[in-house]
Amino acid sequence: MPTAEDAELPLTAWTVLGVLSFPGERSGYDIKSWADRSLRFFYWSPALSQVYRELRRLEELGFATSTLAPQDELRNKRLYRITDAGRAALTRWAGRTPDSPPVMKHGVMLRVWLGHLLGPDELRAVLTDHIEWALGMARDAAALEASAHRQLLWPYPELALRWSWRFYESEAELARQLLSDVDELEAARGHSPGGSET
Amino acid sequence: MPTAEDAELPLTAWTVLGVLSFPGERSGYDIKSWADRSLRFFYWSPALSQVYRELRRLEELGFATSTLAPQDELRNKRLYRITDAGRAALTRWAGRTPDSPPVMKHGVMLRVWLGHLLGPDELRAVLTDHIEWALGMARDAAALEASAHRQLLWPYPELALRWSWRFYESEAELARQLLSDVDELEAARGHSPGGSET
DNA sequence: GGGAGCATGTAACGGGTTACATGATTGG
DNA sequence: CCAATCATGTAACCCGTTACATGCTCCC
Repeated sequence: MPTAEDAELPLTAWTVLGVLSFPGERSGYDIKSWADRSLRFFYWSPALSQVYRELRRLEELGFATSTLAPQDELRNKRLYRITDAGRAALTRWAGRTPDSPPVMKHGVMLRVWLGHLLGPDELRAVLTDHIEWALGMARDAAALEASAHRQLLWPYPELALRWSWRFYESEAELARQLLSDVDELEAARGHSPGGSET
Repeated sequence: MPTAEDAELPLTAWTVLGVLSFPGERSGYDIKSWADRSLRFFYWSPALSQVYRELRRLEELGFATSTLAPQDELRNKRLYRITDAGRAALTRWAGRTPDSPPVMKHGVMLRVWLGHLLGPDELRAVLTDHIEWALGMARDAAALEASAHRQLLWPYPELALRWSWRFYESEAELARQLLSDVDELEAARGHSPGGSET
């Protein structure tokens, strides 16, 4: 029997359990859809196979239970729900200040950092693409927040979405500032120092 | 013989090769120190054992060469340097727009999203801790940029550091906004709508 | 008829971590 | 004398992904 009482679990496990903490029963597939729809803005969405694995583990730990819901003769759908022990453990986890900081792997900044290898135009292209992407994410998050708001759904997930669109807008703004830093650098480097306009 | 010509490599491999793209020779230990010092602001710093593994792979691919520098009878130090092929591959990689977006695993936002489990004070504590942390990161990045600037070191890494402190300041600002969103939510929820002060 | 969505699961693999093992040098 | 830093590397393990396997229903 696996150890109960405050196991050390990867963030993904808490994420899956977190989805289950909202009222109702869900299949693994449902959970993955949820994550893809709204969680992905601030948490890397795990692969479906990983979701299934975490669900099995949560059940072993007694943090969730599942029931088999036969829909046809052949098909089975396993529906999970959180247990009291699961909710208690999740609540304790959520109340703890994160032990590890947000994980970042920023491919764009890695490229900027390697700017000495690129021509200024290539670097600018990477940055403008990134701005496009960030603005698209901001729009998606804003649209989702708006629809959540209209439906008066869960208030905290809505706050998280509001944070998300602000985050991606600010990501775009930071990239714009970087772009102008790059321009300045190139200007200072190209012709003798003294030019002040773009 | 491993496949040359534009291998698909994890970001970490390009990161390690990236460190080698700056003039000079370096040991695995050196590379890890570099990453911990400055790269960590925008790229999750890999474990030392992983750095060594990537170095071996880069050498197999012909992207780096190493020489053994005996310092004493017993101790050996392996110094790596980038090859022309490695520089060419890295340059091609850097010029490509990232295929995958920045990876984010934001434990704090996960907790906000689960706000229904927490009392408002616990949630606020998580957020204020996060603000502290972000401001600390901003300070560290700014200090590093200042020292890099004084020494007139590499301009692009300096730009990356400038981006970094702006990023962490903006992370703090976003958390402050969230904090006031939480206050508003609690106010609307606690006593009948109409109260406006804290 | 075919593709998209619903639904679950296994197998193989790779990425990455921690713990372990070893040992020298430098500075408080 | 002890801790920190320099220095390299192995082994065990876990996290997580992709590819594979299967099959239904709904809609175009």
